[in-house]
This record gives sequence, structure tokens and C-alpha cells, in this order.
Amino acid sequence: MTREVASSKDEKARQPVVAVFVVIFTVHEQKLKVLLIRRDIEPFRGWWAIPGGRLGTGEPLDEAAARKLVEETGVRDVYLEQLYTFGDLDRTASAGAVAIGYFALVDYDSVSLPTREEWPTAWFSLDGLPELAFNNKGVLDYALRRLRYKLEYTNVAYSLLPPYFTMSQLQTVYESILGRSLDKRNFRKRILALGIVTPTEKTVLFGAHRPAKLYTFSSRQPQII
Amino acid sequence: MTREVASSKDEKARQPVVAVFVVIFTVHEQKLKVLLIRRDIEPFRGWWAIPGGRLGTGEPLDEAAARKLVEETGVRDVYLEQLYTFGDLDRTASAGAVAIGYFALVDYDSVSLPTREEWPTAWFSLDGLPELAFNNKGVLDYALRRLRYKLEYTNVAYSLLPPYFTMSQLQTVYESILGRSLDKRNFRKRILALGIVTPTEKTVLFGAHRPAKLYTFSSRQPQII
DNA sequence: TCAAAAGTGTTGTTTATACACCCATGT
DNA sequence: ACATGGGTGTATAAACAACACTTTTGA
Repeated sequence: MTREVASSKDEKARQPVVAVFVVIFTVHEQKLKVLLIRRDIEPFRGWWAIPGGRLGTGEPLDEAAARKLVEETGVRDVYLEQLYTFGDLDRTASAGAVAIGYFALVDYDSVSLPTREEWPTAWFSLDGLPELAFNNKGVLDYALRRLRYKLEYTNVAYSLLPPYFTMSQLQTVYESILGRSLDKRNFRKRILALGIVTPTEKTVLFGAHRPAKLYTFSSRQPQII
Repeated sequence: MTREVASSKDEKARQPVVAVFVVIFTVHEQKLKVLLIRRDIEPFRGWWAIPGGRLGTGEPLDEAAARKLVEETGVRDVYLEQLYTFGDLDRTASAGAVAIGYFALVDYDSVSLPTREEWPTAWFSLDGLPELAFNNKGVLDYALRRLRYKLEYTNVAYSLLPPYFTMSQLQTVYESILGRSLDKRNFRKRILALGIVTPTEKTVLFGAHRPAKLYTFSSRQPQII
């Protein structure tokens, strides 16, 4: 999967190395989390980093990103958007390196992390990040800013929740991403007015309190609202 | 400047070709215009296209975009933003091609187009475009959408106007980009409330009518407002 | 009967929109 | 005096923000 960067030294034209990486977000236990991978080669061996790899020859960018996402989480058909292209992530690649970043939103419970010895992955809260390889911290900050914007004017939250969910769960998703608490009444009013969710007849019982009505997203395709 | 794409055939690893292109917008004669270049090689020889070229070895992306911009317009230090990275613009490059698109906003009067026989450039109104090479029409549509969004919540219009300008000139810029006319009073009110421009003591006389007050941008750095 | 989360309306403030006339100047 | 673009205010509607109590359930 990951060819040696050094192989480019053989080439005449010294074309840049092209990589694709994916910032994978989820919301779990009222926290926004991101999937990181521990590097098993230099540079930055042993450091945590955003998962990614080489672009395959002739491979479309979106497919490469979706492939990485499946490799690391097993999920497909989730919200996946191109984030930014970085030209200087890896200064050690003598021929220059271009890294095309994506970000994805996944429902925590639909993910199954790969079990392997090398290149282990784990979820990290955004407020408890380890020190990251390259300038990956800056990339995450940028991804988070984009996600916060998107949340305001699209329905992408669908990609962070199961098919049926309560209004409170939805609100938790918004609060975890925006990093602040929202007024319950205003939140419901706004979400319902936008029409991005549809109430169902079903309810669900968590504990010793009134059962909650279940909702579904009116559309599970990305939409600007 | 433009090496043969075919040269990549010699390489062992078949790394993708990496190109950078720049959608250069301006407003002139109450029209939003874009700078196009006529291709002088195959594929699409003789067709109009968005100006661009190979990324230099080890060259940072932003510098490559700024370099292209200077080559084609002579201007520097204008608003220049990464737009999107396309993986499939040029299907003829057998090893795959990655093209990183930028968009720039320039003041028409500060541009001097290069005079040369080959690869001529010209301004085109967005409502009078020729048929374009590759999927460049789609790229332009995307760039225009981004520009329209940006206009609403940033001060990037500064990059389309000279240091001193009238409120009408500013309104023309907005109208040309948004593609609809705006109410004069509401426009002034909003722009002044946002504080992105500062009135000066100077006025200017165009013709047989009341002189117009000149404004400057409060900041000529991109700002979110 | 108590604890815990679900659910529900009203009011005030801010923001956006629609709309028409007078002003300063050159010819 | 007239043609031309510059400049100004008000009223209505819509969106947003602040805020507290009742309901249903399990223990």
C-alpha cells in the first residue's frame, strides 16, 4: 500500500509525490473525535498522524479518499469532502510532496477499526490530542473550522448519526462540533423549520424518564439549506 | 515553461503529473470577466483554457499560483485562494494528472497582458464564454460559486478595485459578480455597517452630476466579516 | 414521590427588504 | 432648465436570542 518515497529518486523528471489523506470525524460520548494512526516509518516514526497514503496510478482522487476511509473504518457512502491541498506537509521528500486532504463524517457505531500490530489507529478527542506529525495539528484546525461552517448551512450531520435518532442526540452532535451548548427550544425550532429531519411515530426509552421521539433525516444526501 | 506531458512516459514509477492553474477574475465595464489562454499544443490545441502549468520541483503551491498570476497579468499581492484539486482534468495523461486550481481577483487597470504570438490571452465575460478545453467550464462555474459566497462574508472585493473608489463602483463590483442588481440605499447601509470601507475627504467628478465621495478599504488583507 | 431527560411558547431584538425623492454638477 | 448619477430615511417582515415550566417514565 505504501511505497517507498525514496523510489522517486530514480526518476528523471522528479515529479512530486502525491498523497491523499482523510480527516475522519465522529461524535461519541458527547465529544468530537478524530481518527489518528501511529506512524511506523520515518519520518515521525511513532507519532500520531492523520491517516493517508499514496495516490494510486490513474486513481481518481475521490476514490482514493474513499478507499482510505474504508481501509481504516470499514464504512462507505458517508459524507466525504475535499478539504485542501498542501504542498509542504513533508519537507523531507526531496522532490516535493503534494498532499490532498479530505474530511469524512462517520457514525461511531458503524465503524470497526482494523486490528493489526503496525500502524494502529485510535479515536482522539479534539481537546485531548497528542503531538502530531508534520503540521497535522494545523490541518485538523482547518478541518474543524470547515466542519463548523458546513454544519450551519448544510445537512451533513446525517453522516454522524444512525438512521433513527432523538432530537437530543442531534443536538449533542451540534454542540460537540460547535463547542458550545445550544438552547433546546431554539434548536428544535430551527431544525424543524429547516425541514432537514422528519419525525417518526417511533419512540425510544433510555432510562427513568419520558421516552423520546425518533427522527430521521429527510435526505441522506448532502444538501445546502 | 510548459514541459511536454509526454515526458512522464519515460519515468519508472509513473508518478502523476502535477499542474497548477489560476482562474483570474476581474470586473470591467460592469461585467465579471475571466482571463483565458489559447492552447498551442495538443490536446485541445486552439481551444481557450484556464491558464496554468506544471508545478516546479520543490515549488510551494501558493508560489506556483502566484508565479502563474504574475506571468499572465504582471500583478502580485492580490487575493489568491486555493479553489479545488481535480484528479481527472486531463484524461490523456496516462499516468494520471492532478491539477490544483486557484482563483485570483485583480483590478482590471493594474493588469498588463503579455504580448506574444503563442498562447495568447484575453478577457472573456462569463456570459459570453467560448467552448473551453477539458472540463474548464465546470471549473469556472465552481469558481464563480465560491466567489459569490466569499463576497457575502469577506472583504475580498478590495482586490478588484483601485485604492480609491466610489460607492457606485463598489456596488457595480458586487452586482457584476452576484449577477443581480442591488438596492442603492440598502447596499450603502450594509457596507458601511460592516465597516469594510472607510470614507475619505476626497471626491471625484466623472461627468455632469454631483461629485462622488471616495472610499478606501479599511483593510487590504482578506478578512472574514 | 423523586429524579431525570423530553417536550413545549412568548417576547424583545436584530437584521433584511422594499421603496421615492432631493442634491450637485456640466452643458 | 435639464439631464445625469450621487446621496439619503422609514416602515415592515423575518430571523434570532433569551428565558421556565410541565410531562412521562423507572426506581
